[in-house]
Amino acid sequence: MSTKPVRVKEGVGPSLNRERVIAAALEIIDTEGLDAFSIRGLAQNLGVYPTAIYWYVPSRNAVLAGVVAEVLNNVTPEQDDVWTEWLRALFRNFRRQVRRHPNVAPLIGAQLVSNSSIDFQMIDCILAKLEGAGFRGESLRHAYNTVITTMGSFVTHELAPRPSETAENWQEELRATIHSVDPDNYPTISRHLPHLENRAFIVRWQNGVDVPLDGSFEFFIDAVLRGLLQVSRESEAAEAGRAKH
Amino acid sequence: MSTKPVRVKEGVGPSLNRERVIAAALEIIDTEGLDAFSIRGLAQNLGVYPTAIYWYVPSRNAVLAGVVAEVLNNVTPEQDDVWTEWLRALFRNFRRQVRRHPNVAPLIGAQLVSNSSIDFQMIDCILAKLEGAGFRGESLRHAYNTVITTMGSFVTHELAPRPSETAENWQEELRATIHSVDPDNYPTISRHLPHLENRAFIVRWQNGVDVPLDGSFEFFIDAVLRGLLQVSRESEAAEAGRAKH
DNA sequence: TTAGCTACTGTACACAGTACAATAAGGATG
DNA sequence: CATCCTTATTGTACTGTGTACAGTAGCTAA
Repeated sequence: MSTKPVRVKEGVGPSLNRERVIAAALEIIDTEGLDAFSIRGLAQNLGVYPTAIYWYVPSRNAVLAGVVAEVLNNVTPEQDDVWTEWLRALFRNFRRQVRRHPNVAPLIGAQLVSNSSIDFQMIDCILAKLEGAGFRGESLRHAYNTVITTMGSFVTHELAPRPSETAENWQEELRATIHSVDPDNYPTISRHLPHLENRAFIVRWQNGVDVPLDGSFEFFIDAVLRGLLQVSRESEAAEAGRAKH
Repeated sequence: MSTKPVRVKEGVGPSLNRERVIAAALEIIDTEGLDAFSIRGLAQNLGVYPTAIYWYVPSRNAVLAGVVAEVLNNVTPEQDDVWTEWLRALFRNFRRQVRRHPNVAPLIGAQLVSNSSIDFQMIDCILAKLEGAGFRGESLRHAYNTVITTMGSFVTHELAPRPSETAENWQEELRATIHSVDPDNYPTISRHLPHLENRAFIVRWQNGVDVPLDGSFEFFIDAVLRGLLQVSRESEAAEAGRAKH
């Protein structure tokens, strides 16, 4: 580098900050893909030496964790609905946010233990709703874990990345493999193949960016919510039964 | 390297093959973790130059895809149960297999589009069971996608990795963060914290290797299966209703 | 004036994936 | 029995990566 970008900005303060770093990282991931992300490339986009990044963020992983947190804010619904509908809105919000940044999807499953900036607001709301639905003690914990899993799972699968960047011939290969299913060995698949191909997990050659699975998503969260509702009603009935005696 | 291991084995054939490569990769990932996996380390474990790997497997990603396929074989239940119980067995088998190799968990979500060795056997069985349950057309596709998501989701979250290798101080930090929740801002969390801490997603500092979430897993798959059963019964009732007129 | 802090620049290192060339061994073919 | 082809590997080399560490310019406060 011949130019010396020392204190480039108009003298007011630092040219970098954590926000700008995370934002630039997200932009790279959005436009060039997750595999294309690197500290060096990020630094170049920011007009800065690579190691300057480390002044604000301790490691590459921390940058990615920050990106995930950025993508997943504002998913908690505000309206005070029935608990099932509130959860449905939560699931939809989560999916909407991830679909805006599909390339971060692979990170989400990996970060759900470790996210350092925990959204306590969201957790508290979920728990409050579930408590209002009648879940107590162990059941509350199980229901909560069910909600978190449901929230994160579908869209992670839906947007799971195609394996390579030079994916053109690979897509064609996979498509050929799927179409060459033997009707004798796999009668059910081949019978339903026209309705399934490229719109069902595993049996597809594009991901949710090209082929959104809206219908299946709604079906999935509806199934979970029906299950939760049924369990909650049964435990209420059992409660009422005990109260009678 | 001073020794020349040319054609080391007793003259019968090649010293390497795809199976041995994948098996060695899985062993490294099991014992040293996913981050510690590299082509070079793999080659060293096999007593071979790194580029020899590429004779059998085209890329690093292909090795990982092979590992995932290896872990996920034999999950299709054999007994001919009621469809809901068959699916329950499927979900349990899948989780059991992944729990045997917890370090591959992060790969599973990412590979579920792209797995080149598709298990058509499993897919055919799932579709047959769902068809037997009365799902047809779009509903069949939605139910299938629901099953695949359910199968892969919980255990992926349960075994999501702690962020760093030197995780000792990090665990303590996260634990402290969780315990310092403000009861005024987040009353529901702090009220239930004793029942939740380290056993609920996000609000934990260890993952499913140290703290299995068996109960929540069973609750989750039960909720999904209840939902599916309810939907299937409703569509059957609608069918019967139409038949009457 | 100067000491110290902030926010970088600049260097360096170990390690990664993998393209590519060389080569040794065995089998097939003349 | 010499030659060539294929297989399976060794060996080299290149580019790119995360990040430790040392240096330094400018600002702030004493």
